[in-house]
Amino acid sequence: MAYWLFKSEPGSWSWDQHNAKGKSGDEWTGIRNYQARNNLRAMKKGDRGFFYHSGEGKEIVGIVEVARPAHPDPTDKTGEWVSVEIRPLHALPKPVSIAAIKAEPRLKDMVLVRNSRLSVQPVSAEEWRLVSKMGGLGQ
DNA sequence: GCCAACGTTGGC
DNA sequence: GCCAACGTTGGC
Repeated sequence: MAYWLFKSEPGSWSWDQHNAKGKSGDEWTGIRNYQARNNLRAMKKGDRGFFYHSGEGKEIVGIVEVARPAHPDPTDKTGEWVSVEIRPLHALPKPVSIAAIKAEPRLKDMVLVRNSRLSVQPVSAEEWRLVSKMGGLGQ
């Protein structure tokens, strides 16, 4: 299983809104960046992802699951871009802020630290484990 | 509000 | 194909 990180401005789309979708999940549309598209294409059903709030909050707030792999983005007329469907699994008991991530030397190579602008990021298994632990999820 | 980092655009 | 200019993102 692979791990990912989805970034969103809570002003445009927040974890609460996403969580309200429940098990039905939601289309993750509007990605118009090649690096992010490559990541979307690499996703498989059942992969897990962090849900990160940029701008306001600047913290990882929840866990999602890829419910449907990459397919043409319904909001794109050119057919060049793809979206995936993700569904919320649960919130983190303790949100993990970017400050906490930067303060952890073992997370210094996280894409979130290296390239915070990338909207869909890969997360290593080790990073996933550490951040989950910091977020209050026992393992 | 500032500014660094990054991606994209367009002239050559 | 190079690179300067520009717009956008996002942390601080």
